[in-house]
Amino acid sequence: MDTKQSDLTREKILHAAFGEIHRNGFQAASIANILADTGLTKGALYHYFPAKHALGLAVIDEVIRAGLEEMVFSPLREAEYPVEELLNIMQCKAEYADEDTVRLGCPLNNLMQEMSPLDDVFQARMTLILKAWKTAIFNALVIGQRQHQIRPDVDCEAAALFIVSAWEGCWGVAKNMQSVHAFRSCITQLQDYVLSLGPRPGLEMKAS
Amino acid sequence: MDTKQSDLTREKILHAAFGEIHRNGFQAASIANILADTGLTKGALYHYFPAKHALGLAVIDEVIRAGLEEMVFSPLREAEYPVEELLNIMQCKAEYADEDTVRLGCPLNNLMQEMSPLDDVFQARMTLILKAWKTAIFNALVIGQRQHQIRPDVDCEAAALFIVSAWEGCWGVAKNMQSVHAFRSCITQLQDYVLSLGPRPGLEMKAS
DNA sequence: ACACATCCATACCGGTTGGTATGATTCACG
DNA sequence: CGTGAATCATACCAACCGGTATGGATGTGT
Repeated sequence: MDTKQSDLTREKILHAAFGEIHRNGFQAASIANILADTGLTKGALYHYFPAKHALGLAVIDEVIRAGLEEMVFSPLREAEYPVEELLNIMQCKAEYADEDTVRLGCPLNNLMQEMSPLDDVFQARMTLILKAWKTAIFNALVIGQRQHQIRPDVDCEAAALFIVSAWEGCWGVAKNMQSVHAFRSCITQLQDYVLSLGPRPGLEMKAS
Repeated sequence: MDTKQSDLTREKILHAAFGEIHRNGFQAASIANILADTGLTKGALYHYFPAKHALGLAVIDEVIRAGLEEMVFSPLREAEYPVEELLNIMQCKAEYADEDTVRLGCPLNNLMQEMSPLDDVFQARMTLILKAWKTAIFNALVIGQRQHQIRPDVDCEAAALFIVSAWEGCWGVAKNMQSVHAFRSCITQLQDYVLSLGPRPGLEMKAS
């Protein structure tokens, strides 16, 4: 009960910090706003986090990374036909995206663009996530090759990195244009790109 | 001589502001730093720009937009074979990119990710650039269709937007990974995507 | 040569920022 | 029951921010 209570307030701070950072970016994220959202005060926050910097890192690791792990990496790892799962994940994101989602953009992408040239620790931490992402897609593509859904001559390494890039890019332009339509259009094109890695144009994908 | 001198200091402020914003983002861009770079003082800056906000807009219009116009839009508009020109522009950017270029990322993309959800005027101004960009590529693709370099069934509207998205996405991940190699790899994949819009896989592109 | 506008430097201001020092309250444990 | 550690609130601070008011210097038109 004791540790539960303390962990709960820590989580509350973490969650509010994530929201503030998602809305305003890390540098513009106001400690005061985070505390106002939680109803707590500075004493609480600086009890759990030594500085704003550490709070940011905790958000990256325990919110962003964890969320991505659950929503993308894990499903890709455990899927029987991971290429289809990849397309499926894109489809889900495209369908469930609403005005606010698009307006705020991808939390990881936002932080990367803002912080990577300014702070090496942030940069390293986020690059780790990026590489995990790329690896997850890479594995999916390689398995896809074994299942004859991806052509053998495809450079899965480069393709995986490009898919991550394009994925973040789709978020980026949709965010600026504030258009869910643009987002879905872009995701569809990205799906088409993945399909273009398959054998002879326009055939279905079912397994061996 | 008079107007020349005043315009010169205005340009100097504009250039320094662009640099500061490119490095730190708009919100974190310090007026003091901009002035330190130019050797001027606040009196000068606030003589030419009523507020930081207006300075930011001027940077977007007179530096970013103008630069893009000269380096991308105009060449695409005037090229005889615009699809090849598009591939060529990508190639140039990939080859000339160095550590610093990649580290700081695309100025427009940086600003979009930071400011579009925070300021409607910024957002509108940048969306205009984005649409001009998309239109430039769209026209290139349509002409490419007429020249049998792009398949007739390709949705040029969607493809153009996707190319812009992926382009910015390549900048984004390369920026975070701080890797010119990753950037070039992504651009190559993007070029392959454009080529995949052409007739029957892997054939050359020369005209009719 | 006088008046006036342009151009820019200096000094200053209110507000916000992240961070800290201190103290009150509560809880775990002997 | 009491003692020390964990948990959080309050008050405060120096630094920095964008912005303004004022004034001096320079040139320009008449």
